[in-house]
Amino acid sequence: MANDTKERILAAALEMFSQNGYAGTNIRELSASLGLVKSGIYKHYESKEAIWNALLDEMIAYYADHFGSADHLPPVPDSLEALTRLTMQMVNITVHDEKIIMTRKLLTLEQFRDNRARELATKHFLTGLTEIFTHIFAGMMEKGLIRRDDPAMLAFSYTTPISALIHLCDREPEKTEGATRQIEAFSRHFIATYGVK
Amino acid sequence: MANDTKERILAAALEMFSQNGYAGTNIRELSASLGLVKSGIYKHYESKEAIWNALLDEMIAYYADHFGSADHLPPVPDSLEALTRLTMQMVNITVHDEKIIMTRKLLTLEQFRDNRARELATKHFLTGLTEIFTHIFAGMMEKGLIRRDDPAMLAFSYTTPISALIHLCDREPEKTEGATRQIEAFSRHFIATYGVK
DNA sequence: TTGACAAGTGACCTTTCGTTCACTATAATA
DNA sequence: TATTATAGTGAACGAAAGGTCACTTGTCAA
Repeated sequence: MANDTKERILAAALEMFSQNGYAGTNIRELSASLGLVKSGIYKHYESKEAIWNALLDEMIAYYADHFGSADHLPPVPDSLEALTRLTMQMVNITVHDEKIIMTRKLLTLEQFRDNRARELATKHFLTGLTEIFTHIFAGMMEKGLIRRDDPAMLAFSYTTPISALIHLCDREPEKTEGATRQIEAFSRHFIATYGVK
Repeated sequence: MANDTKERILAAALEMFSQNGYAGTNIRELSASLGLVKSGIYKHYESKEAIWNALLDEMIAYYADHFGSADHLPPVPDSLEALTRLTMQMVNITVHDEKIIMTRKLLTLEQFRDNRARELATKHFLTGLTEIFTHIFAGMMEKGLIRRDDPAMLAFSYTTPISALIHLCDREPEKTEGATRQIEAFSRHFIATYGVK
């Protein structure tokens, strides 16, 4: 029996949980947004908490698939300009893709309540990006594009300001364009500081 | 009639709202934590939302009082080492003071729901610190302690990584000590980059 | 064609929520 | 001392929450 309701429920749950939080979301509205009555939900998930857990399972699996292994590391840029290009490409995806935005918001809202959300939040907001750019900066140092320094420290110094502006976009979406420009300016300033001329 | 119940309610509300969010907090528990029965609350505030608004009023006023004007800017450090000292002093307060921690958590949880929380979150997490350190770096450039550069950009580059680690402390308090050390290491690395030897 | 089953409905249940209200105890005021 | 306002109690209320269940419908396999 061809049916995608189970996944549509998760999509709707992501939307509502990321907007109103877990406690602020009720099953009636969630069902209604899918065009069904609330008891219908329980044919697919046994409880509100089960929906939450399934959603987190999916998010954790997605993260592991896309950022979890060294296979998915982006290629090391071969010029300073290419570093900014790569950065802006990643940033533009992350601040405009609705699903990614909702994922961040959800992790923001539930990080203090749920341990798995807490862990994933730290990866999403801090360690994940830092690891990727540690690899990138190490590679660029090898190539002589960036001054020899601690690549992890540079990655941390590079990604956390960008992360701060991404959070600003989540909070005040009307500032997205300005924040994006500021990220680019920051990237160029960073390169001016650490890049080898 | 000497009574501080009204303020004790706000203190308890800060505690519960910052832990469970507005929607996840109920008046029964809130009252119980103060040793009174839930109807007693309504002698002091007319509704749950009124408590929320009063709490936000207080937070906004507190912020304006303590960080709102140029009067409260810290003195410009007169050595590179003093910059790290000042930084660590500010950080140690902010990651150990329970009330400040709860304020950040509350803003984190309610930034998408309430417009005033949204604005205050941006100040707390981004623009506030950046402004303070723009002033500091401008002053240190004047004194020849830091290489001439855009002070606002340096302030942004300096404060947002620190902010990211403060958020980590809020999320995973057991990492507070490690994060503090990392902030100090970052501060010294920053100085090694931008400081004038 | 029929039987089985998955998907969806609508009425209903229990619990919990925020809120109200009549009442009591207390302590300052006239 | 009598009065009055304040702080707090406990029972009750309606609304909304999460969840159950008997039932209908539509689809596929035998």
